[in-house]
Order: sequence, then C-alpha cells, then structure tokens
Amino acid sequence: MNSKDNLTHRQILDASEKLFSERGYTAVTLQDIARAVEMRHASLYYYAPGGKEELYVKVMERGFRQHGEGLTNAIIESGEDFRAQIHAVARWFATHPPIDLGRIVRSDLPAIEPAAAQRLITLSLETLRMPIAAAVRNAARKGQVNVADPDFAAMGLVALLQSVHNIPPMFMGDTEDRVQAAIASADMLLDGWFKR
Amino acid sequence: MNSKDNLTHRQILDASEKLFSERGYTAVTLQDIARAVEMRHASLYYYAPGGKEELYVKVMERGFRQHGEGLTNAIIESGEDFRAQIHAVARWFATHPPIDLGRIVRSDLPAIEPAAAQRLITLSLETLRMPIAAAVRNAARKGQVNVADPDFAAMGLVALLQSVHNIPPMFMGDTEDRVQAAIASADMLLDGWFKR
DNA sequence: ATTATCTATAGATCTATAGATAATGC
DNA sequence: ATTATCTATAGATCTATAGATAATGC
Repeated sequence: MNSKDNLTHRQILDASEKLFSERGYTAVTLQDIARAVEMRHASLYYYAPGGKEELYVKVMERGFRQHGEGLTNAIIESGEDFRAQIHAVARWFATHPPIDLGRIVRSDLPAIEPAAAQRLITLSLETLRMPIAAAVRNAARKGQVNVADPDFAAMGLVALLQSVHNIPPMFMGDTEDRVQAAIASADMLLDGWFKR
Repeated sequence: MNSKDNLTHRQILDASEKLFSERGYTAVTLQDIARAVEMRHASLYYYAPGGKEELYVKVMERGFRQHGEGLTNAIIESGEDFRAQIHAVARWFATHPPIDLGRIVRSDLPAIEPAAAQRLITLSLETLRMPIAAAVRNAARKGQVNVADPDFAAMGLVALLQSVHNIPPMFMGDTEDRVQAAIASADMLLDGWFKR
C-alpha cells in the first residue's frame, strides 16, 4: 500500500466512474476499464477482488458523497439568496458528469446485489436530494417560496437539470453554454411558465 | 404472414419494448425476450433477422410514434386550456413505461449502428418534443405564458415528468398516485416556486 | 409447399482465478 | 519478502447460423 498503489487505485476508480456514469453498469466491461488505465483486465482484481460490482459500488458511493459535499458547499458559498443557491446547484450539475437516476434505478441497480443497491438508493437521496431540499425548506420558512413537498421538488429539480446533458454536444459549444442552459432550466422552475 | 404470425410478431415487440424500456439495450438479452414470449431465443431470428439491434430499433420507433400520437391526441382532447393540456401530457407519461432519454442517448444508442441511432434521436425530438412545444407556443401566442425557448422547455418538462418513474413502487400505491405526482410536478413548472 | 419453431453448435466475449514474473524495499 | 502486474485458461453467457421437424394450407 505505497503511493504508487494509491495512485493506480484512484486512476482505476476515476476511469470506472467516467465509464459507468456514461454507459451504465452492464454496458461497461472490465476490459474497457483496463484499457482506460492501460492494464490487463485481470490486474484489476488486485485492487478490487470483488470485480466489476465492487468497482461500481465503490465508484457510485464515492461519486454520491462528492456530489453531497459539492452541492452543500455550492449552496453555502452562494450566500443567503435562494435563487443564487439554486443557480449554484445548476452550475454544479452542469459541470459534472451526468447522473442518470432513471438508468441507475431501473437498469444498473437491478443487476447488483440487492443490499448494495438499497444502500446506494439511500445514499443518493441523502447526497442529492437532502442538500437541495434543505435550501428549499429554508426559503419556504422565510416565506419566499411556496413548495408543497420539498423532497419531491428537489428530485424534480435534479431531473430537470440533468436534461441539459441530453443536448448533443453539437448544439452545446462549451461547458459554460451548458451551465447557462442549466440556469435557464432552474429559472423556469423558480418562476414558472405562466405570466405573473 | 398469417394472423398467428402477426400476433406472435406483436407479442415479441411488446415484450422487447417492456424489457428494453426498463433495463436498456445492453442489459437485455435475446434469452430474456424469448423467455417472455415462451420461445427459444433462436426463433426470434425468424421474426427479426437483424437480431437484437433490429428488435431495439423497431421497438423504439414504434414506441416513439405511439408517444407522438398519444401526446398529440391527449393535448387535442383536453381542449383549449393550457394547464389542462399540460396535465394531459403529465397523465400520458405517468401511465406509460418510462422513457430514460439520458440512458437512451448515452448508453443505448452508442451501442447500435450510428445511422439508426441518428434516426431515433430525430424521431424522439419529433414525437416527444414537438407536440409539447407546439402547445407551449400556442399558449405563448395567446399571451398566457412566457417561455423563452419552447423546444428547450418541452424537453425539460419531459425530464421532470419522467422523474415520477424514479420513485420506488413502495412509496407509490397505484398508477393514479403516479399520475397525481406527475401533475404536481407539471404544476411546479407552470406556476413556479416563488410566491406571486 | 410453406410457415413456425426447435435443437445443436460455432465463435465471440466476459468474469474470474491460478500461477508466473518482474520490480521494489528491507 | 512484498507488491504489482502479466499470461493463460476455465467456465459461463451471448449472438448468430444451420439444419431438423412439426404444423398448416393448398
């Protein structure tokens, strides 16, 4: 367990995260991951004896925790203004790899051990939904917004924001374009479509 | 090509649609489809010589067209009121199998022939986005709503509505619960979170 | 004869394991 | 000696094809 070991281990997790988050559990093979880190796939078992499933679970856990921290920080650092907080959330999701919750729930998780799947579901709610729902509750407490179910609303916002990742790169110049699209999406939800 | 033939062919497409729309292209095997229609998987090649990819493309094309027709009808039948039209869209998506556009775009389509993938992308825009965007444009023309980019807004609505399919069945009694959740989601987007 | 289905099997992957080997650290 | 990686291979699937066989239609 020297520094080389740690570095390689992190590179494997990084490559796995990229591949899994793009294509999903079943579409990624150990060969794909090994190729990305320039190794033979058998060597991956040295770092993850549990194979593909262990890599997936580790990577998703790490990813969700990073999202939880990142979202919480983004909200805190954007100050007291609720719109600024939600814009920070939009920017966060636009600048990170997509999270296909639908695919995760209906395609990836059914393919892994049920106990691990349940843990990941719970973690996703804690890390994605909770920080946003807390911001919504805070704004509601201050009488700024009117949201019946903040938890439900938070998951809706996440789904809406993720949709900017469905726009083909063709129509989306750089990352900042995607950020602006995400902020525009968030504003639709904040202000509504109907005229005031 | 007698009636039996047609019936079986439709059953194969129905089973394929259910499986593909739940788990995605790579996670479904021909064995799964064959099992669902109580056949040997080799027999599927009689109906779909192009194998799994042909089944996927056929099923997605058929599904998108059905969504296009269904959405258009749902909007027309709900009359002139824009909110009623969007509620009809919400009900439509809540009562039909989930469409994981993120998974389709980033996981399913990269695994099939590029030309077919491009056709399906175009078709998805025509059938899902177009009818909704038309309703939004109509309401904007009447001065009822204020939406900068109706196409973009329509895809956001679809993403938001699909998120009701991510709620585990555990928390979601029957189909009508899901419909109500979808309508509540739509209303969030129509009215906005901020107090008026 | 034609249609619909089956069995058997080839060939390609994939996951996973065993054991060899090279590099590093004491 | 320990650590990190490789080669080789077993065993399980998966897609796809060939050819046999049963059922149906003329």
